[in-house]
Amino acid sequence: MASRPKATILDIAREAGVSKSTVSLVLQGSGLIRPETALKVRKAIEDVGYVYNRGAANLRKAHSNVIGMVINDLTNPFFAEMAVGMERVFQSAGIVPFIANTAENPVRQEEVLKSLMEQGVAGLIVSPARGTTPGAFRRIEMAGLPIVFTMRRLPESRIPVIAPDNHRGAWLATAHLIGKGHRRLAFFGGSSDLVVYHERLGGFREACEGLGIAKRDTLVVEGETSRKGGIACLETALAMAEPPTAALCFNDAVAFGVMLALRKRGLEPGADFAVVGFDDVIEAQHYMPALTSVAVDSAGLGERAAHVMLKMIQSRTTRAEDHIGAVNLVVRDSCGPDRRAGMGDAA
Amino acid sequence: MASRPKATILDIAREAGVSKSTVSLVLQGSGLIRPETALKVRKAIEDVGYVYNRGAANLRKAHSNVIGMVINDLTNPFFAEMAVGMERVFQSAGIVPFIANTAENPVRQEEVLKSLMEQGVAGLIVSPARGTTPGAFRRIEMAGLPIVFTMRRLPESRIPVIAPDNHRGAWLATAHLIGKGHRRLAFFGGSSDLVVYHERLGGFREACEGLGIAKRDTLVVEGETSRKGGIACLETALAMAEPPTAALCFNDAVAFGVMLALRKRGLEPGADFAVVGFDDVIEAQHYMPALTSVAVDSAGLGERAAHVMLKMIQSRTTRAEDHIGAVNLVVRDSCGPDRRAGMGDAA
DNA sequence: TTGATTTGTTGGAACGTTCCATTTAATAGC
DNA sequence: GCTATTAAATGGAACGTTCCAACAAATCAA
Repeated sequence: MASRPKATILDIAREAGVSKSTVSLVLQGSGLIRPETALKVRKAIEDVGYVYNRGAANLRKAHSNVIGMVINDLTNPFFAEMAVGMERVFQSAGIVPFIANTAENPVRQEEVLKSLMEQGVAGLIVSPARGTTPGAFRRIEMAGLPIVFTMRRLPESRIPVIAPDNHRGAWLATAHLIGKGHRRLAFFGGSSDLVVYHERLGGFREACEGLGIAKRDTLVVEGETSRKGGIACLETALAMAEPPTAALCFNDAVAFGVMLALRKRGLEPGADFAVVGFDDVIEAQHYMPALTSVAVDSAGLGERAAHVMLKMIQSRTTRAEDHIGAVNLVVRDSCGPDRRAGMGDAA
Repeated sequence: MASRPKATILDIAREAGVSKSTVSLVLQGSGLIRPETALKVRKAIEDVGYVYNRGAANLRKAHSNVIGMVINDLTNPFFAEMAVGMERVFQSAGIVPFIANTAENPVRQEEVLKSLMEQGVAGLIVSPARGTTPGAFRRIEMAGLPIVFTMRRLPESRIPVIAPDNHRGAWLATAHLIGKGHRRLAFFGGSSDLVVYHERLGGFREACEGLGIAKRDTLVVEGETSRKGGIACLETALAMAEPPTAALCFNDAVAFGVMLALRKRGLEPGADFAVVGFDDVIEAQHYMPALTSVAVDSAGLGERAAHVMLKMIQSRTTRAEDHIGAVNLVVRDSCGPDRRAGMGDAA
């Protein structure tokens, strides 16, 4: 029960009959040590049940092999996919990502960032929580710690961002709806304190304008970026005098909510009301009807972010280029049968 | 660009005109320091952009405020929910959970555990990867580090487990199917190298036996615990001479796959073939048809695990009681309309 | 043989904290 | 004015590692 005092490098040295320096060298896989000596040491390590103290080590060499990954909503499968993409590239670089969830809470985020920094991470990949204040990352920048944002950017920040082409994605989706003959369009979900929101809404607006939809035939309903939010948005929209017949949703979760609410009202998603999602999470293709959505290649973005981070660490810089990932509209069944059958506007 | 050398406690001491010990005391929120002095120190900390070095601190006091959470599949929303539950309780205890994903890969798991230990975590909550060898946690036990398993247990291990009542859950679900009049039943997905698998399969078997289903009218198909696995299971089953008419699936992902495959064959889940899932992830209620599933209260299990861990850390023990969480069958539409309408066997 | 080089190994200082024992300053009791 | 007590601040050793400079033993060149 009472765990005896932890073994240190000195205990191993004694056990193996060498000096602590030799043990240290073995631990680092130095080629300077005679193979038989190394073997002896490794055996001692095994026997004693030694565990390396990275904290102590970092005290001297000051660069760790862990990077922090701060995510605003672990529950959204989209982020889980992205995390998996990152892990792939980090693993092969011998660095270990620790994930922390902020649950969209800036205070929690502050704590988590602090903790990660204290732990001595080599870098930070962050998808900032909603309502993050502009100054929230000042400390980190001051410390010269490499940091990149994914998915979301902060209003006026010089921190590099890896994100999909939100504007274009929204434009494509909106054009698709208009091409289907819809004339009264809505944009559902999200809130204006997110830069992404403005990007997506911007694409929506531009498509409407460019393709001849009057501003007054256009409805924007802010809301939570969840199923619940989607349900609320639809209720609001259908309560209008001249309700829209189609909606571009801030993300897939909102779209699922909208479809759910439609069903509950006896309306058939696709036939009675067209809906497009954003992100194209795996579930999208499995829903009934399958959801037309803007695919953003989450795993790819994750990999990209990881690569950028690796570069920054290597070149010990804190700057990097933004990276805007290609998007593409995946047409499925949630916008009704294609009236212009065969024209196929999927990319 | 070139970040100047990190500030230490001594830099702050100089800046504030006090000794390093005083700074240390302030950092720990000791009441021994005169408020004005503390203020001066705190100001210096802010000015200099100091970041606390927890590694150095742990060198002396040897108990950190981080615990590691090792999860076998972050992509499964079930685990994300559980993680969220844990975070809730840890947050209020001032301890920070770092999550690491093993992607069901024992080698990866080994690395991740090693890394976490080296980092000096105070404890470990693990959902072991499939194929974990019995000895995988020996090192950790030797080190006297508190560890608890969630969801999965290892064959002969004395490590405490927090998990749902798999046997009973499977029994309930199977009884439900039999009650619906099904006489040829299948158990889909999962693999026999998992203890959970045997627990759930055991519940299935016991219900069949107890409720008069002959063993030869029973089909067991192992498979991946994913949508893909579910699809494969159904294909296999329908290729049999006398295929089953209902299936209990290892988890919801498998069930979703089965429903998908049914559709693809022109069969209607619920009407033509009954399916029950396990875990009751949020998606279950949103599918068409909504999936009947065994609810396990993932967030609750997460909270429970976190509490147990907290206790273990406080009482510096490495033992704890297992905890088997209550389950309950949530009846929805994936098993067809209830022929005995009104009897309602949902809990 | 001597000195130079190579191959393995080693002691000691340093890293940034905590904590104990101690000192200094302020206050109280008489 | 003196000691006793309390409050506030401090110096130094310790924690477990790395890394440099140094050393010992073996090999080589002459």
